[in-house]
Amino acid sequence: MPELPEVETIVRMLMPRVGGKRIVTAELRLGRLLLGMNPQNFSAKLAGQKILHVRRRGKYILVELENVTLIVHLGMTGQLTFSPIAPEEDGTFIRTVTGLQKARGVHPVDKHTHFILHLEGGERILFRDPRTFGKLFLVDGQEWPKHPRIRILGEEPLTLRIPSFLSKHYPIESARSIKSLLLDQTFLAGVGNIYADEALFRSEIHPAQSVRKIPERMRIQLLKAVQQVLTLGIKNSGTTFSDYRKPDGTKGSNASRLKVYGRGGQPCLKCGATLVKTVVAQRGTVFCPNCQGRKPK
DNA sequence: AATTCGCCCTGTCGGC
DNA sequence: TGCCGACAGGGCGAAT
Repeated sequence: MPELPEVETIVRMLMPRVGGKRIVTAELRLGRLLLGMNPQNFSAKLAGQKILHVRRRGKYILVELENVTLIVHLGMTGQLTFSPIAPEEDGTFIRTVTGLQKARGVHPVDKHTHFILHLEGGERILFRDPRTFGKLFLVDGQEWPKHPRIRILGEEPLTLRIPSFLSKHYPIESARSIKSLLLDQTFLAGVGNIYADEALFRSEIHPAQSVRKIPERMRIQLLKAVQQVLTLGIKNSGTTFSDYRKPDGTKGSNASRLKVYGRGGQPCLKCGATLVKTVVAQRGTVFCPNCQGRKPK
């Protein structure tokens, strides 16, 4: 599922490729992905607009245009990819300088391709999302920080200053689980299930541990661990488990670096104990019962 | 007021 | 082989 590192990777690859280019037409093929306006108005507002910047806020992709900002959330299975230029595409194969090659990971327009930005020069940006949990919406001008979905977001984990963040934002009295707090986008924006489990493992905190029972020293360790796992994820251009792809259609390489996510029943890489798969905060959760003891030290 | 629950959705997988 | 239920889960609105 696309979390901060995956979205950051997409934004970093998208910007140099499409920045400065103009949208010719916007083709919305599945209207229910669009929030807050009808598809006709949506396409009309996008047509003719030049792409000024592509940014990230939490797990949202912000495409800043001349008069509006297009906001994309990839949900569970969303992909944002460059498409081969139309005449060179024949579905399964793409034409390259060396001839026809199988289009590995690059999907042609198919039944899961719900939104297409046609750019000047024939290039396209394809939004593909099999489970359709993704969302599209538009905000006037540069007003995107005021949109309700964006306004409620908490701090960016990679730029926060840990001591002041902890003193100002940590809900020190709360009895909720630490994992549910990490997943709470109004606390930290961009952490999802994969990186929450990884950060908890790295800081040796049980995912069900109550927020109020974690001493300050451990809270600092946890936030540092969050930053470390996110940074590593970006360095490896994201975690591909099933659907996530970079804009060029290739997979991120971070999955092989994960210590716990997806490894339930396998040995802990620190101590050899069998990793436990359970449910915490309504999410599948993997942790080491030995390394991540419930009692804070 | 804080937290949890149910729902949206479809591809994949295990069991029979 | 094929059917069917379980599962994956981000985020929102309803329920507790």
